[in-house]
Amino acid sequence: MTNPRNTKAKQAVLNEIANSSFALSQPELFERVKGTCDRVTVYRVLDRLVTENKIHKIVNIDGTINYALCASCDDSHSHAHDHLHFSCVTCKKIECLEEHLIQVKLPETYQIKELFLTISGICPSCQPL
Amino acid sequence: MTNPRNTKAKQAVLNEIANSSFALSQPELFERVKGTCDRVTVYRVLDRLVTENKIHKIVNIDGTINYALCASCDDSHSHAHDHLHFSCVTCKKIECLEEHLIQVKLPETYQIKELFLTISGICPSCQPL
DNA sequence: TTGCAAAACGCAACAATGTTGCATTAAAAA
DNA sequence: TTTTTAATGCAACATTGTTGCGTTTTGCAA
Ligand SMILES: [Mn+2]
Ligand SMILES: [Mn+2]
Ligand SMILES: [Zn+2]
Ligand SMILES: [Zn+2]
Repeated sequence: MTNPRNTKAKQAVLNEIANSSFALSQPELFERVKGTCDRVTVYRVLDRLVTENKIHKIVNIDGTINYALCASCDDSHSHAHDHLHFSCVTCKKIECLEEHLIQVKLPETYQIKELFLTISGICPSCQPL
Repeated sequence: MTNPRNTKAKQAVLNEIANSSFALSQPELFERVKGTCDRVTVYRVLDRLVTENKIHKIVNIDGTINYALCASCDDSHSHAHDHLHFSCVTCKKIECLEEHLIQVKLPETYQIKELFLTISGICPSCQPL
């Protein structure tokens, strides 16, 4: 990969991710950009955006992969994903809680690379009165 | 569902999970019990074992679902999964670290149900000397 | 031990999600 | 504008998971 190009498909997908308050899956994204590009292109665009540190993957508690903007890692020098995710059992939406960091201690025999913490529960919007 | 039955397929699958030091996926389990039962049966057995609190699901960082014994929740009265999982980037194995619990604080507007924490990195067995 | 109800199974068919190869198109540099 | 090649479309395939239905097997009771 030399110079990444700014294509219509890439713009459309990134735009949907940027304007969403929660993380979106490939099927959801394809539905939203339908007509703009092919199904396969969405997969390839997502891979590229992840490589370029524009977005990051979030695996939900059921195994579905969702994508969200990299908010705190626009500056390409520090790219850490030690924040927390919240997955609502009611509306099924998953969101980044960037302000909540995680700290874990393990024995020296483990070499830690990345943390994935997702909390399932009921989000503020879905709270019963 | 009234009385669960103890079938050959169920025994075989549970046996593989019990004797493994790391969590296994449906494809891995089917490979190991091949000849004993059908592919679909493995799915159904796994669902039943989860319902019966014999095993629990672990979603790996790539979205694949793995299954491990419920060690600390044999006693059916308390069934909490607030422990931590370690996923090795080298050998791809995922294991439960039952002794490491997680504590998180969130605003009152969030109602927490369950925690899913997976750490990716290099496990003790895969450490370069 | 035998008979019975239904839990569990096998198999085929289908659905969803993700991947690959290759000819064609289009972005951006020259 | 021309040229290079990154990116796309499309078809074909692979993997993972689901559903329906007729058949088998388990556990219980007679
Ligand atoms: Mn995030
Ligand atoms: Mn576990
Ligand atoms: Zn919600
Ligand atoms: Zn390892």
